[in-house]
Amino acid sequence: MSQSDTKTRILDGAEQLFAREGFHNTSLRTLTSLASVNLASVNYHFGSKESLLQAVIERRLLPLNRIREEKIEKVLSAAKKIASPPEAEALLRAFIEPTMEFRNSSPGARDFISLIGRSLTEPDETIRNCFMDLALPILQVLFEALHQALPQLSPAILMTRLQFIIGTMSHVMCMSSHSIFHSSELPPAFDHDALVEPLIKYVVAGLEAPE
Amino acid sequence: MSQSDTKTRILDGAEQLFAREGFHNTSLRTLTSLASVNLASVNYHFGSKESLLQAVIERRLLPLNRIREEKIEKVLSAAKKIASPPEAEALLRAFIEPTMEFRNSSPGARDFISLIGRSLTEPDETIRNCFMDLALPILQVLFEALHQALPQLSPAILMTRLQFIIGTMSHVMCMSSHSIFHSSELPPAFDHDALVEPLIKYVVAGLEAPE
DNA sequence: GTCTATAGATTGATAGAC
DNA sequence: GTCTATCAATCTATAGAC
Repeated sequence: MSQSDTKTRILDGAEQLFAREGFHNTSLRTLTSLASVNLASVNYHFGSKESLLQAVIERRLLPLNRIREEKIEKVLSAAKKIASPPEAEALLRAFIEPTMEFRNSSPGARDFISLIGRSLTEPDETIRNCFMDLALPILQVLFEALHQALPQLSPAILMTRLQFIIGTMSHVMCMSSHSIFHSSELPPAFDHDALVEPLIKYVVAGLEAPE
Repeated sequence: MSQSDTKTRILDGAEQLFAREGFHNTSLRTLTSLASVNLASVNYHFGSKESLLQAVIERRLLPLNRIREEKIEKVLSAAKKIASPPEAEALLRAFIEPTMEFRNSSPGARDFISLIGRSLTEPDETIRNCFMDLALPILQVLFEALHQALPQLSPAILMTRLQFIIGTMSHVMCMSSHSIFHSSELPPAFDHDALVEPLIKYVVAGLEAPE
């Protein structure tokens, strides 16, 4: 088996297990068994379990953030061309839509989205920072862009509401399979595709509420 | 040491550690050491680590849900008296405010709120259900009440938006200490008290957005 | 690069004295 | 009810043969 095969199989398996079972609840034995690689190969290729998590997140998040940033910049430059402020909805759409599209691109991507949605609330700071370090730049870009779109909002309240938006998103991203009301008598069916437009409508309304 | 003392010390310690370190990342040895009780007493009093988690959640969540339900019923009956539908904002306030007030009632309560905020995105279904089983009844009460307040919203979209609201809340509840932008140059200070009103304003606007 | 074997530490749970 | 002592299983990580 070639090196890249082994590395990829480890990354794929880790992505799945970290998302579905949690990082601390996933043992290297379970992982290497699922990935059909040798137990020792994880430490050989990645050095440690934590560095593996870092690699899992980097592999997908860097390309995703590149797409999100491109789309945001496109909205900004289009607005500049007609000398008007950008639309908040267009900016949030540029941020949210690629996430959900990416989620549907493969089963692994689905697990990945669930994993990073969960990383935000991770109590273990080391784990949380694995994700946050890579997410901060794009969030700052989004913050600046939204400030242009809604200059009437104070930076403090804009920041607060952006946090709410991230919270809403990360929750949706985690709910791969389990709706909150899954076991209740209420209408279940937590369909992510059908969720994108309602999600955008919800966060835009919350963001644009009068201060 | 009396039995109830030991039980309480275990519950307090577990609440703190499960919230701050995570359930799987908390060992019984760390817990019993922090609580200054014997290692064996956890299994003696609670049977297992998982049953302990269940007890930790029940101790606080049952009283909190009783308060939330009372406040919701009060809004409903006041509306009934004047023969008008209840206000969505009053209902969400009845749900959210007790949570945040409770959070400030003691350091343990603060950890607890962080713990249940996190439970929703817990990948381990057993753990997630420890919380969900106790949370479902009040969520159904809230759903029914919001349906009276906003009859123009279809049950499906109301349900979806209620999930968004829970997501926003649970994210706020988790952020005891760490703001998303904590390590950035942007204004930090994630003050929960100052967050209640912006949170209510945000979720009400999102909930009442035109369909 | 991949493997076996294992070190060395830690885990949840329990048996049995007091 | 509380303690010590310990079991049996698990864990991450590594050494060394191939």
